Amino acid sequence: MDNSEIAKILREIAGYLEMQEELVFKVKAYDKAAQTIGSLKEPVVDIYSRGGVKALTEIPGVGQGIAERIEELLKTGKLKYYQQLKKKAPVDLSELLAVEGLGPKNIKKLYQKLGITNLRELERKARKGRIRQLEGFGIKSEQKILRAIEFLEKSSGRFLLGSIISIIRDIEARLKKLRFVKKVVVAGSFRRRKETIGDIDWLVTAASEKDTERISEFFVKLPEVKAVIAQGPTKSMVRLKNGLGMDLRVVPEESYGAALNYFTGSKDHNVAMRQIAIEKGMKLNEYGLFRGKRRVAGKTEAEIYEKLGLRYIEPELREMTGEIEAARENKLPNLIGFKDLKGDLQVQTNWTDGAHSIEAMAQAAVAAGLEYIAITDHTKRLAMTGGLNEKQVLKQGEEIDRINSRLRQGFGGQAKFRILKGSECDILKDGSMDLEDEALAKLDVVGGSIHSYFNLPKAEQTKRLIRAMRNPHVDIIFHPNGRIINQRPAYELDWDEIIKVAKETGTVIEINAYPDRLDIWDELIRKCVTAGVKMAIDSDGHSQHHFSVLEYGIAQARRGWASKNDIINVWPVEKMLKMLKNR
DNA sequence: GCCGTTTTCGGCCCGACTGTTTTCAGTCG
Repeated sequence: MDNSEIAKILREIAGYLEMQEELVFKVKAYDKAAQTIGSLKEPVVDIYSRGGVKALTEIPGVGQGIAERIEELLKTGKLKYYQQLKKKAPVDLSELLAVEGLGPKNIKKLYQKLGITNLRELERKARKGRIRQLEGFGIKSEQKILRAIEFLEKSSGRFLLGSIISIIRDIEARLKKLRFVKKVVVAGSFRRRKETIGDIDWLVTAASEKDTERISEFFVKLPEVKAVIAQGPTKSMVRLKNGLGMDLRVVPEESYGAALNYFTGSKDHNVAMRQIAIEKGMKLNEYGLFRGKRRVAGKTEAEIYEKLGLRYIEPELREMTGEIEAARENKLPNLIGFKDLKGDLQVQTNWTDGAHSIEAMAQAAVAAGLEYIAITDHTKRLAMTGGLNEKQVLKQGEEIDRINSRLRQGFGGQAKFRILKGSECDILKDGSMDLEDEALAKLDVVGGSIHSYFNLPKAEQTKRLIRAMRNPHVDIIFHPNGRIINQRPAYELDWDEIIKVAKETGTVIEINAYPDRLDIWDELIRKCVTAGVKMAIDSDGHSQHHFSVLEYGIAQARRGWASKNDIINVWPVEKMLKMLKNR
């Protein structure tokens, strides 16, 4: 049982308890424990086997009670308490809670009055107009439910890159250890680093021909596998317990590059490649590039591109958005690399809704190889997070000064790492800022964020954001579109207008690296690159572990054709600050 | 149910929006 399964059950318990009008704080306790475990790096199984229940209680938000629940889960794979709760209201909570705007209370009502237990029934009853008849519901809420379901269905079946990357790397490590396996790689949309992944395409080469079946055998017997859909000597397909589908192909060494190219896609990119091959009197397939019967390339991707007269195209660019022409004309961008970031300009701490102190976040950032971070806690309008007012922001600044001077002493007077004073300041409905200008003026980095009124008409929303951009104290617009992948669509904005103003005001646009945000996304990044609008890649980290998400932001930047020159936090801190000042 | 301490129990982030109401429950962040 992995962390995400445990987290899911705890979250459902919280939901069931809330349906039963249990004490709010009990519900919150389960919810919090679910959240912590969901973002925990170390497997709970390992923690438990290391120190039993006592070790579990050291996880923040996990006390004696929940630790024992987890123990039961780990030992028996089941949890009586959970089953009893579920019996009282046998609804598919995870599924129904995923419907935006639907919470435990209404789910309970829908179950009791209409017998709705899952998404399908919810949709059917909504279409029949049954929900609007219920007390507390109306036509609008019925339509809202239908819209939410429609959105869910459109985005279902795909996994967030960030939610599966650890399991994939783990499996990769196990495959690589096998002595009868030579090369292991994940192709497909995973390699192109799409935001969401439909399934995983494994490509391996065998140490010798007689080993291919042993590889498939190992693959279908991975402990994560729930069902084997197909199994053969060169191709196998499985579905994992978490619903993720995985294909495995064992390919000959001499075809490795061709197969990698073929299975990495995108499909349109492949079609264009094959077209070029034909024009040059050759043929390209997953086994190689052929002239007649003679294989002229296939062992590596690089030689295939070369033989086709193209520069090598990075996987992130293979979306058929001009990369072939650029490769032919030697005009491909020099993409930002995965180790190029020097700073992180959006970091939350326990002054608001972050998990750790300023100093702890700084330490984690140092460990992640960064040279600076900006502390950007929420502001007062976001009351739920304990958002800071002007006075508190300034007080936090004094604290940052103290820590910085301690850090300098620690490094023998040399400031190797620096904490910047910042804010994630709410943009109010009219585009004014949640904090007074005098307070904002005292900060190094001000990010503006929209957290309310998502449904304004496009023109009004655009005007609102632009007003914030025109505030001379606002340096960056954080997660500009407000979307949550698979959950909530972006609000409506006129991006041509925004980019125009960003260019004029020098406002930086954020690429929020959080796996379910990735906001802005590839297409908009590309527009910013073209227009010369600068961007920042931020973790939006709420805990010490979150600096690892920067990787997804960098991948997104690469998908948007961004080079180092487009991203301000690849620069050393002084240069970056100077750029913000002089913009 | 967790946490921190005052070691036995009280406090635990809260303000705004939506859609339904006619004064508010549910949801969100």
